[in-house]
Amino acid sequence: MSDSTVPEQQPHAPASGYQVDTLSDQAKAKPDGERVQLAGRLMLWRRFGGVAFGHLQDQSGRIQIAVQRANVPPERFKEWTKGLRVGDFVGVTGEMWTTDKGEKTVSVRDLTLLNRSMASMPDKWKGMSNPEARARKRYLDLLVNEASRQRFLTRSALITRVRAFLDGQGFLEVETPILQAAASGAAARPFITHHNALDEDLYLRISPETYLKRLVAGGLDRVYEIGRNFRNEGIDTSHLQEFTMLEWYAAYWDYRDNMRTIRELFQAILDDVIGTRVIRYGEVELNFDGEWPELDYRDEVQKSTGVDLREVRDLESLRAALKGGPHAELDAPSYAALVDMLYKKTVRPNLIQPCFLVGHPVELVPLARRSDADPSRLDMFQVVANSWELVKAYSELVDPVDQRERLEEQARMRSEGDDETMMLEEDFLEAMEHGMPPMSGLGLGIDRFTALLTDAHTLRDVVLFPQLRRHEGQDEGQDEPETEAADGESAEQ
RNA sequence: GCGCCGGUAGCUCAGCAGGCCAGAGCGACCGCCUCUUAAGCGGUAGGUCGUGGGUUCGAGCCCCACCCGGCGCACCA
Repeated sequence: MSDSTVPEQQPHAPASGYQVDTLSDQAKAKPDGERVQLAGRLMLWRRFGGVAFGHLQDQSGRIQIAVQRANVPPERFKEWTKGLRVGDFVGVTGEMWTTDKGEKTVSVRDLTLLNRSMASMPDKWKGMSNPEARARKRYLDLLVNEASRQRFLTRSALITRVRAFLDGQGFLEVETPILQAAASGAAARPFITHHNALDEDLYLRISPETYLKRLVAGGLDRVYEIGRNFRNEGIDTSHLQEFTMLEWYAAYWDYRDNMRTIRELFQAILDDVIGTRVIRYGEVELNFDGEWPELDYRDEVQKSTGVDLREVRDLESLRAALKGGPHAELDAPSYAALVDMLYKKTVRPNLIQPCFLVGHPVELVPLARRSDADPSRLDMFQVVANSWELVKAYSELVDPVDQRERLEEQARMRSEGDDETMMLEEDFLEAMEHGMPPMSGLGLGIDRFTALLTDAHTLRDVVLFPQLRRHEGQDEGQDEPETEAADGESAEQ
């Protein structure tokens, strides 16, 4: 490090004065000769005898910089050209200049090394492609893989747009507990943890649903939450154990209001964030424009299996109906689970273009309202595209008597071996007994939606730090939780 | 959980008929070059070939176990 050509690091160099987030957008628009001051990361460095070219990168993109012998103090030239390496953070002051090759470039007059990079960057041409490395070292992936960087910028823009849309419709953003006494609001296996101070086992939420409904019961007529849910299930390209869900509830709305609203929201995001309503996803084009087709759940199951769920209403009959048919191998511990399996095996794989799926059997969702016209079905819909369930929504059940019966049925199914049932929450039922307005709620999987819009084929690519198995010797969990809980770590907020 | 594929230098990869097989490109380091766009040229360093066993005169290569990952299946949004 005693090499005299290495510029001294200047840790106290003023951080202000440099424009950040403006490299590609603004600097390149300035006329030649105009003074600019920029900070960023050196991502490429080509030295010649009397000139050096490099790329300076910040959040907004890249711009070329050049250090020319004729334009800098003679005693600095060697230091500024030989002393830098790819990965260094530099601040530069210079003038806009257009090279012979026509590229807008900052001709450097002054340069400050803001911090050094000690480890080398990934291959400048091939980048970093190993999926494990990209996830574990996301900071490198973001620096060298433009597609990845764009995906996360899109994700943020999408969420910002969601908030603007809902805020504009009188919704209130709220936060509800992640640690819950009963895992409810969806059918999934929960993560279990332990609360030391209360000495109680708690569940990480699988859904915020019943808490958001309590808020509507409390007079907050339109609420939404964007947050993490946790489901202790398998990993694959469309499932993560920790995933982000948008969920909203609106008093005096029914599921039809939500069908209209979600389509408007999707189209607003496509217009404002993506710029087109017809997106390419792998080999297919997904068309979100105009009205979306409406498919009836029981019609679709009948078409693909021959079983009419309007007639076949209990587990034994359904098993009997399947016997001898092409789907005889399918079985599940409850009627609802078996119906769901039929749909997922035989119907959903064919739902590629965006559509509304409506008319689900009443047994499927214990928190949804029965249809007045046909009590065997729910006032419910899903939005499916690319065979992914993006949205689930329904008119909410607000009748405490019906609700209690349906949750007790869930408990019975659980005792008979269906471990993906909803737990009974006495507190929630009590809230309903005090009275809830008619309402409709909706859930949207943000990760999946982002993946579709950014042509990502696994959810891991739209989550900054997806969960991976710990490497040997890496960040071992702390022992002695009692000590930690006991001392003053609990921040007084 | 099961099946298939993979793990070799910081990154991207080659080497697999077991014996000149420890290699390339980029990056890093040293030198030359005033218009590069994966710049060019010359030189240097860098790897217990995922881990542990086994077979063999000899293992990156074959066998076994394990670890980590990818894809598919199963379960779930």
